[in-house]
Amino acid sequence: MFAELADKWSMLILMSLGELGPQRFSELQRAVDGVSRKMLTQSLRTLERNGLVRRTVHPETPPRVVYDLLPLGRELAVLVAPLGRWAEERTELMLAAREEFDRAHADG
Amino acid sequence: MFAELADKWSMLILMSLGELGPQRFSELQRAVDGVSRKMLTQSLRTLERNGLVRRTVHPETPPRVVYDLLPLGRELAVLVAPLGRWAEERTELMLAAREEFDRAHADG
DNA sequence: CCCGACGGTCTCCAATATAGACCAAGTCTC
DNA sequence: GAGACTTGGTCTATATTGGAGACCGTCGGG
Repeated sequence: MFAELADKWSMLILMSLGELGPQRFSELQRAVDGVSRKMLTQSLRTLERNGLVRRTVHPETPPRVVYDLLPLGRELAVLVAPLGRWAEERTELMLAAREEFDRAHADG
Repeated sequence: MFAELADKWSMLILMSLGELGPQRFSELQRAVDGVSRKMLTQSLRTLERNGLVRRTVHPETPPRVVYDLLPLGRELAVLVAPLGRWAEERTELMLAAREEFDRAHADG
């Protein structure tokens, strides 16, 4: 189950919905850096299907579609958030490790 | 940075190293269900390069290569572990949500 | 009358993942 | 001493996935 859930875009979407609250499709696209419409749609469908996210259509023109977290999604968002914070905090250390690794493996 | 780290196999590897302790290549391959040698190698290299995991070669025959967590990797493993537990605990709920979703979207 | 916004879908092509063959060097079996 | 087997990979060929960009209908603005 974990293996089916653990994809980059889904986690970034959960993080965005957790931090910024309910958002519409185009807001998510702006919030989740680098996501294509295709992957955003696909990931949202999967999250919706698994009961993590709710999709609400407001039939106006132009259409307005809002996504927000269901209880299950909020639980996961709460667990995922620390990963995002950790990655941000430890970026420097990891970049330093990379440089060292690359230097060590440059030739021999 | 998070987006570069957040791949399925890396997280599963961290979870395995966190739970079961240091392991050799073939043990990890057995522990991480479904991983190919190629992806295991690649993910381990990335984890090593980022300073999360240490690779130790014992030059015997057949060769013995052991992977274990560095402090940085342990930090992340501690954060990732709850995700695995959550996914396990919530599997039933998610499967139920799926059935409902599929039923609702079967025709209209 | 043409353009843009919205929330997608569709198609085509590039990138990535998987399966499976292959490798060297030593040990075990026959 | 000829094979077979082991380990930790790499390489290649094929399948799957992801991204770029076109397209859609409906409405408002210029």
